[in-house]
Amino acid sequence: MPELPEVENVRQGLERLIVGQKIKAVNVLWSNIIKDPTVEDFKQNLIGETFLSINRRGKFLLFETTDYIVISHLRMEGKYKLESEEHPPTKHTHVIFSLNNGKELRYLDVRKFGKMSLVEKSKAYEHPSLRSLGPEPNEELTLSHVSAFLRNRKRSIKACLLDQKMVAGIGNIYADEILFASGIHPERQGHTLSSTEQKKLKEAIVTIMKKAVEAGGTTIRTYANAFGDSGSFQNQLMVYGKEGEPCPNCQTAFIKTKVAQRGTHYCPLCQK
DNA sequence: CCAGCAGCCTGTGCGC
DNA sequence: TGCGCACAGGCTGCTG
Repeated sequence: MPELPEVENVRQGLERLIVGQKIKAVNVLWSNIIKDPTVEDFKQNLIGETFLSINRRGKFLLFETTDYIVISHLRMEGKYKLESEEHPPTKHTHVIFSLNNGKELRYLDVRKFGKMSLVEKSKAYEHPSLRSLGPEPNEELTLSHVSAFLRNRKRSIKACLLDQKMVAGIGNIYADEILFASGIHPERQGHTLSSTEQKKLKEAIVTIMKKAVEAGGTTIRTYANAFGDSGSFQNQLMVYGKEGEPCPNCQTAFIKTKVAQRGTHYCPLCQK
């Protein structure tokens, strides 16, 4: 589920559910989820800490506790659920934070791709995961940043959009939607965009990401009752997953190919 | 520095 | 029904 709009949706839910709760115990059932420090330090340092706020940077969730920040990335299929401690965890549950109120904040991840790091509060933004992230796709994103990034950039514009250094939070679905809205072919080399196209692209990034957040994100494969999996932006998708369907502008069938090693949907006529 | 690709994992859907 | 393969909303680390 996780591109920025989905992560933001999860963040809002978690904020309501766990802020103010104290951590009684931490259980790690799949240690590769914990990137740093060691699993033992991760657990020990968090016991006794209280969740103060839940923030987000790009696709990363930032759980602020009394002294630390848990940096959490859901990757492809990570999810958080708040469940009662009596409710037995499934085989896809990998990290469990037991809370004072008898509930457990559980991290589930079928593919086990997700990662968590624990850092001291003052050092959070120096962490390698966050250090080189580009601007958020809102007013922070300026045209001069976009054009500086694209300058001399030989890779495809699709690869550029997926690069979190250009803009933080765009993933495969929104990259395709943004390029369709901008009328730009996904295989165009970054440096070939005219200033008009750069402007169009920047506007599309900001509007589409904003709309997707407002819609609560996109739910594609419907995993049963996954926490925060309630978005409706899938109803507003124009190209993603629409291969073979007619483009609403020109009636040409949408094409699906592979660009930057990712499934890529576009209109061969409208996107130049 | 950049681009391409394997690796990390499991599940699903398709063709045979 | 079973098998093998391709594919899936992401990132990191290695190679040339």
